[in-house]
Amino acid sequence: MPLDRSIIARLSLFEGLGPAELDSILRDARSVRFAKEAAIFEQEAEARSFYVLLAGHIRVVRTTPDGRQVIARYISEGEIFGVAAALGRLTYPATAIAAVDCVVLVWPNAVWPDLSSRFPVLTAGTFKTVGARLQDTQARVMELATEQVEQRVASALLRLVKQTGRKTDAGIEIDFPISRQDIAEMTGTTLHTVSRLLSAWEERGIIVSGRQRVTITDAHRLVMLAEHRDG
Amino acid sequence: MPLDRSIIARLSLFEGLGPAELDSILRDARSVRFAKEAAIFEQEAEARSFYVLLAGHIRVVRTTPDGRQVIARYISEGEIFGVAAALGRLTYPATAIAAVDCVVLVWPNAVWPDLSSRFPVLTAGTFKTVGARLQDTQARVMELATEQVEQRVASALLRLVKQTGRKTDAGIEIDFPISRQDIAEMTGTTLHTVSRLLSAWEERGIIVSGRQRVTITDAHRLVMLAEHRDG
DNA sequence: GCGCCAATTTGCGCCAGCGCAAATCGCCTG
DNA sequence: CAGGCGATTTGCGCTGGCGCAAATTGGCGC
Repeated sequence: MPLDRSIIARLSLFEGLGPAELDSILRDARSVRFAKEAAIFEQEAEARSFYVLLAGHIRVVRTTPDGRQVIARYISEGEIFGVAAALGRLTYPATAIAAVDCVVLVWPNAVWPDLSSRFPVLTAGTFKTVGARLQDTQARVMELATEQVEQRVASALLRLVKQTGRKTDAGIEIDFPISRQDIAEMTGTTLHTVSRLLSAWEERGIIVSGRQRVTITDAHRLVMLAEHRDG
Repeated sequence: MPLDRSIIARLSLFEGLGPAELDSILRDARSVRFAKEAAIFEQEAEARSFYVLLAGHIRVVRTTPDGRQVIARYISEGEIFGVAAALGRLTYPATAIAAVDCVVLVWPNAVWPDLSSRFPVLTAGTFKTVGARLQDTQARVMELATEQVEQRVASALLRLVKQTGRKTDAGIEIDFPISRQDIAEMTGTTLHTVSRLLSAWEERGIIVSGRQRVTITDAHRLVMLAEHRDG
């Protein structure tokens, strides 16, 4: 049963492609479901496929030789990921884990050169995605190098709500389960420090939070915290 | 006076291209010389060109809104850089400064789509470079997030000697002037701490250093320092 | 060869944030 | 609805490394 082109037609990565072209691209793909906390691919494993996330949220984690983990980024719907091979790598540099139940499209790497040359839009879009990632990553280096923990955590939350925020009556909620530990691994600190910060912010009415859940109620003040050292 | 193809024939970026193709690529380029400490392009400036470094070393620096600087990377001979436009950006994300007198090739951005489609090797090579950079940058995030200052400085020195090391009778020397401040801006610390570390290492015979100059005399012990917390 | 200036070194005090440990809390399961 | 477990909170003490400031050094221009 072939995949319906409607599932990718709306994605910016495939913008400007006609129905026949979309079908042609989909012919090489298959759709796969991953349960929450399942690994889509693992760090160091041979890169055999690249992916597009259709539904869900994915956590990309790198582990150091001594077992410490750092969250490289979260992937949202519509994004292409796992493009290691296109970047000239033989293995995945990180592990991708479904933060919630997910649906992804999978292409075997072998079709990349062909797809890439037949659809320059796709190449350009992938360049753009990778470029944006390089940007983000460098911005994080800047943050880690120059900012205090409080600023970094505030920025991380703001980035998350911007990327995946869902309006609720209390404010904007991060749309998937995220623990203090996760936030610590995004910002280079410990879950203890994150917990203390979130508690203090909750006290001041900037956020409300619970188990694996954070809602920003006063984004403006959080921005102040992220930028300055007041709030 | 047209540029001679021999100046780029040896670069891996242009590997596999024939004489006519090299000439064709060079037709759009011009060669420019930059004096030490001159800026090749500036952060936030409109991205009009992309570059290949023919001779010298370039320091890529990002400045925060409040004026703090972080060295994103050093560019070595043969590398393509300033590819902001190919990545879908309108401005340069950082400032590029000649660490020593440099010679670069410059292409106007306008020719990229054409070159890229005519020479897939070039596209792939650029992908590869950008991918490697993304790798490096993420490795730095890991370091900043999980390692102590001593490890980070040791790793930075090792990366520099690997990239640009020049053998001397005392050991391997970093091939361009680099200050304590520069090292601090690469590792997210202060020149004071870097100075203290280098002094201690010199005491222990691991390096010798002077004004804007560092030579590794015992790389093995530096690797130990970078990995562990002994040495 | 002298003087100037930037780069480097080093001492000292302080504090943000980590490590450790213990207590709670919420959810999910049986 | 009790039990169990992982997530979270919070107290406490310690320290790596920063900020400040002053002294010293090495090289370069004149």
